[in-house]
Amino acid sequence: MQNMRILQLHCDYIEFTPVKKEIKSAEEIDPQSKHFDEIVVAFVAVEEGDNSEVAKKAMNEISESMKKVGCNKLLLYPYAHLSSKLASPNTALSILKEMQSNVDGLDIHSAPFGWTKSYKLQVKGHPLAENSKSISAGEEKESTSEALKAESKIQSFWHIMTPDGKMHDINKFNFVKYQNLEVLAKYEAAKKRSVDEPPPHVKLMKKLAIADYEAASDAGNMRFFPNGRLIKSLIERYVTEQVVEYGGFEVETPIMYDSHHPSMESYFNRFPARQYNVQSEGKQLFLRFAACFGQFLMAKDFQMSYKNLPLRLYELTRYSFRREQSGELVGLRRLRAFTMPDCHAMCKDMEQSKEEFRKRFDLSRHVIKGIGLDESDFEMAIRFTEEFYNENKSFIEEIVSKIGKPVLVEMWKERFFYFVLKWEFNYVDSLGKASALSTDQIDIENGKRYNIEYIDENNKPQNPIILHNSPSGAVERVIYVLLEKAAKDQKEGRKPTLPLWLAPTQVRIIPIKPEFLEYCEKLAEKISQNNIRVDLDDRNESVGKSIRDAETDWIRYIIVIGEKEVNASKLSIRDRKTSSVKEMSVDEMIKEIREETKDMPFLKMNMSRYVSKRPQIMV
RNA sequence: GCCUCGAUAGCUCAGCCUGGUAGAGCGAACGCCUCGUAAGCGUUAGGCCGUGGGAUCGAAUCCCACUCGAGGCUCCA
Repeated sequence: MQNMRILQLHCDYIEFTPVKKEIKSAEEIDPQSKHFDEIVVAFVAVEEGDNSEVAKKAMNEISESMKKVGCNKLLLYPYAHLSSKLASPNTALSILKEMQSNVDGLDIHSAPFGWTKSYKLQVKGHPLAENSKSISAGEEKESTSEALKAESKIQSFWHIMTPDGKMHDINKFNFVKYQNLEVLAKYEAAKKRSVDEPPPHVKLMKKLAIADYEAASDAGNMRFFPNGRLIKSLIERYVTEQVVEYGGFEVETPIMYDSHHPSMESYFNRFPARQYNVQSEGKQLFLRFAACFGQFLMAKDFQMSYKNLPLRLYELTRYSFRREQSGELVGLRRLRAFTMPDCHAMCKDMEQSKEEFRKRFDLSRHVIKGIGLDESDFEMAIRFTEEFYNENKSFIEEIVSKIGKPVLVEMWKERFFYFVLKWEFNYVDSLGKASALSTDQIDIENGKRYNIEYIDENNKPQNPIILHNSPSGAVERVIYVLLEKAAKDQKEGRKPTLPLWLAPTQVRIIPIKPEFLEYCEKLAEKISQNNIRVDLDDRNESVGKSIRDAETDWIRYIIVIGEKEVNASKLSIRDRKTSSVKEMSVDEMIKEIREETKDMPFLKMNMSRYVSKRPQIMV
C-alpha cells in the first residue's frame, strides 16, 4: 500500500536557501533565502498512488495536530528522502499544491519543489513537537490473520444437551435449576454482559501478595510475589504429575518462531491469535501463543509407527503469549503472558482418537477436582460440526452424560476451525463472566499441515489425528478462579480460604512473649519436617494483633504458645475452617494436615520462617 | 483498538465542584507496654498530588495530550 510520508516538527524557527535545481520539472522561483519563526514544518514525501483524497486527509491530520500545539503557521517542505517509492515529480508537485490550498484557518507556506536547499532549524522541546505520519487512501487496517477476519462469518446453532442426550432449543430450555449455565449460554450465544464493578479477585491477588500489575512491562504481563510463585509452582507441579501419570511425555520447545517458516505461515491463517512480534537480525519472529507448533515440529522429526500411538507430548508453557486487545485484560482472568499446560495426543484414527478423548476427559475432570473445584463450580460447553455430530451421536452423548447436568452446545454448519469437536469447562464468576479452564479438541488438519507421519499396519505413511488438551487451563486463570470462589464465599458469609495444599502458610505459631520463642522454634522445626509450611510470628506484637494478621492472611491453623502449652502436651490450635480453638497435640494436627493434603505436591515455604524478616508487600 | 471513568504518602482514601501553606487511618522506624485467640500506647520520618504541556499573578484543583488501571463495546482458537 502506498502512503504519503510526513515528518512534522514544531520549530522555534527555520531558515532555508534554494541552492540549485535538482530536476527539470523543478518549480520556477527566485532562489532567495527565507526565514520563519514559530512555525510547524512538515517534511512531505509523496508516494506512488497518492491522490487528492490522501492530500485532504494529510492536511486534516496536520491541522488537527497543529491545534494541539497551538500553532497555525505551516511550512510544507518537499522532502524526497522519506520514501523509496516516490510518485512522479509532476504528480508530487500537483498534490503538494493541492495540500497548500486545502485548508482554511492556516497560514501555509511552501518550500520550492525540485531544488536542493540548505536549511537550518531549531525544534522545540515539548513532547508533541516531533511527530511522523503516513497517510494512505483507504481505511487503515492492522494486518490480521485470515482466520481472525473470517471468524465472524461462522454460522453457529446453539442448543442445550441434557445428560440423557436430548438436544433442546436454547430459547425454550428451562434454566431455573441451572442459573450458571444460563449465564454461560447468554454470554456465549447472545454475547450478553453486564457488570459495573471490577472482579473481586483483583483486590485479593494484591491483598494476599500473590500477584500485581507491572506498569514497566506490557499490559497483561503480571509479576508474582513469593506467595504467588509458590501457588503457581504447586499447581504447575500438580498438573504435570497428573499428565505424566496419564502417559504424557514432558518436553520443552522454543518460545519464539520464525513467522516466515513455511509451517508457520499456513498455520497462522488457521489460528486467530494476535501475537507479539520480535525483530531480530532481519528475522521476523513471533512469540508462541500455544505449544502446538513446538510439539508438531518435534513430532514431525520422530519416526513413528502405529504401535507408538497414541503418542502424548506435553509441555507446560511459561509463557504463552497472546496480544489480546488491551480493553480485554482484567487481573488474572485474561493475560497477555500466561502459563499453559498443553498436551497433544497423536492418534492413528478416529476410533483411537475417541478412546483417547475419553481418557483425557476423565483426566481433566480429575485435575480440576484436585485443584479444589467441584462440578457445580463450572459449566461445560461442547462444540462440533453438524457432520461430526451426525456420525458420532452416541460418543457425544456419552461425554455429556458423564457430567450429569445439561451442557451448552454450539453446532457449526460447516467446519471452519482445524477441529471437528471441542469441549471446555467454563467457570462462571459472581459477576457473570465466563472463562474457559480445561479444554480438548479433535484436530483433523494439522497432522497433514505439519507433515507428521506414522507408518501404519500396511507399511503406508499416514497423518495422525491430533488431540489438543489443557487439563486445567492457564495456571493464572486457575488462581483467578480460586480467588473468585473465595470471594464468593466471603460475600455469602463464609470464611474465604485457599485449598490447604496451596496455602503459602499452612500453620502459624504465635508466642505470647519472646521468652517462648525458643520453644516455638523447636515446634516449627518439628512441623516443618513433616512437609508442612509453618511460620513463626516473632514480632513483638500483642497476641490479638498477631491473630488478626494471621486471620486476614487466611492462615488455616494458628497455634498460640504461652506458659500453659510449654508445660503440657496439648496445644490450643485455632482452626480457620471451624473458627474454633481446639485442644490437640501437634501430632494430631500434623496427621490432619497430611491427610487433607495427601496426593498433592508439596513445596517448602518460599519466604523466611520468621514473619519479622519479611518485607510488607502492600500493593 | 474504540467509548466512559479513575490516578494524591508504602497501602486505603479525603481535599478538586468554588484555584491561594498537603490531610487522615493503616503500614514503617524508634520508644513504652510483655500481653491468652481479629487492631495496646506514644513519638518521628515519609508527597514533583501518574508524566508532559497550556491558560492563570498563582494549580493537586481548570484545559489538552500521553502512560497505567477499571467498566462497556469488540474479542476470547
